[in-house]
Amino acid sequence: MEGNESSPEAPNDAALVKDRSRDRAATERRILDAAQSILTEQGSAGFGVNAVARAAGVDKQLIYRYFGGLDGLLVALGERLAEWWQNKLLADAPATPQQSYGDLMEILALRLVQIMRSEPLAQQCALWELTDASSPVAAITAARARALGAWMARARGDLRPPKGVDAPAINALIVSGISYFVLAGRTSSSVIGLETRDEATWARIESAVRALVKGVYHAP
Amino acid sequence: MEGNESSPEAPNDAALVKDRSRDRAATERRILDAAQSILTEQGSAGFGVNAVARAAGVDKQLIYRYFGGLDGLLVALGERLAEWWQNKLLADAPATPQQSYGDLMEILALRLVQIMRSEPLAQQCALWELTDASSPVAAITAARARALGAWMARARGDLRPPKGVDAPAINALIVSGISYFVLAGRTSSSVIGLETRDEATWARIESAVRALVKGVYHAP
DNA sequence: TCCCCTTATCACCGTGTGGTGACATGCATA
DNA sequence: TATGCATGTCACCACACGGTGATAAGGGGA
Repeated sequence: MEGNESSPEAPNDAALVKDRSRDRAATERRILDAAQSILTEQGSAGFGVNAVARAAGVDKQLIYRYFGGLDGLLVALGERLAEWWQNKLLADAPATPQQSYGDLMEILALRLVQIMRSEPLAQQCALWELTDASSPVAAITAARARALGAWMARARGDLRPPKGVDAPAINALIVSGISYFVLAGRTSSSVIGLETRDEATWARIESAVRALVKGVYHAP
Repeated sequence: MEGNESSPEAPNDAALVKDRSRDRAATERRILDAAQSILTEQGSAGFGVNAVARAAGVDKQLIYRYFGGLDGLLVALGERLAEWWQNKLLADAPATPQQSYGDLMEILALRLVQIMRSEPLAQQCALWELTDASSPVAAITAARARALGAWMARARGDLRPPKGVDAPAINALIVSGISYFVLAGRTSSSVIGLETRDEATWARIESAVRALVKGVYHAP
């Protein structure tokens, strides 16, 4: 899987390669990389000290020394993921300011569909929010929520939803709907009667998102 | 937790109580009960041969003998859960036929909110759909999907959605949104900025569901 | 009565896990 | 050069898991 070692030394003699790099910062980075990679590829199940250490090519003792165990590693990973979300969301600027709140929400919702579909890490974060309530994980989901909120707030500018419309609740439901549908599509090929493998289904979903947003925000 | 034993024998002498009841059907029922109970209370994590056997007060060997291992147990549990969904959904008759497709979907959606909120087992089934792709679990989620579809179909009668509206996709998104929000509320007290512990939030969610349904189905 | 089949229990194996203590080794400083 | 500390490595523990083979105990039919 990993294949290339960090340095091209020839360990033919075996048992002679030790103290790999003696660079704590680099080692911590390797551990975090491995943790993120495992989370991305295998999800929260299979996430453990042994697995991370193995993937990082590092003794698990270092995880305890440098992060204070799994919980500490999760906290550190949380900060890293918060940053990741920032880059994913804020960087993706809404650019052209929209005409109305409804137009904007339509664009953001469709953008969210794209992100959720294309980013396994985003999917895993959403899943974690549902499955795990432990505080380190909670910190991660909180970071995600903050990034998401900042993204929407920044895009919104001074646009305001129509009077009498509970935008936060409605947006929460729309975001939830997109998240669930994407997540369900990962495992089952058929979700509530729709074929998630079929690209046409996703076109229908995008249209449905548009219809929902238009329906609530472009009310007569 | 369970408290009452199946028979009120007094095991004061210990090590003398053996061959508890010698009733295969009852034992199988106890195992299935325990499996369902564990699933309900602890979720798919912690679901294993040892845990089920322990909860059932039965040797795990019997799980292998009677169900052929965990997979077989899951299959049997799937049939039981399918039946459970039938009772939950079909029994809850929509009773009074509705005026329009939109009215009906509004009622069904709100009903789904109630069911999802009040039934831990329903929550776990939805979660399983997201986390596990193994075939026995897939069978369970398929059973759920079938029950849900039958429920909607039966309630629908001969009502039809307005022309030009992709009802399946829209309904899938709404069901997804409700599911995700309820699931997220189980673990985090704050979901996308809404306080799930606060009953007022749920009133807002119900209003939002109504607004969404009305928006798409009661188009001008 | 004896026998056999079903039901239930126990003891055990290999493996993986989270977690810890003791040891080796390199680098910088005194 | 010699000491101390940070970094990396190894061996080990207790435990829980999934899974299996052998063995006891009741019950019904001959």
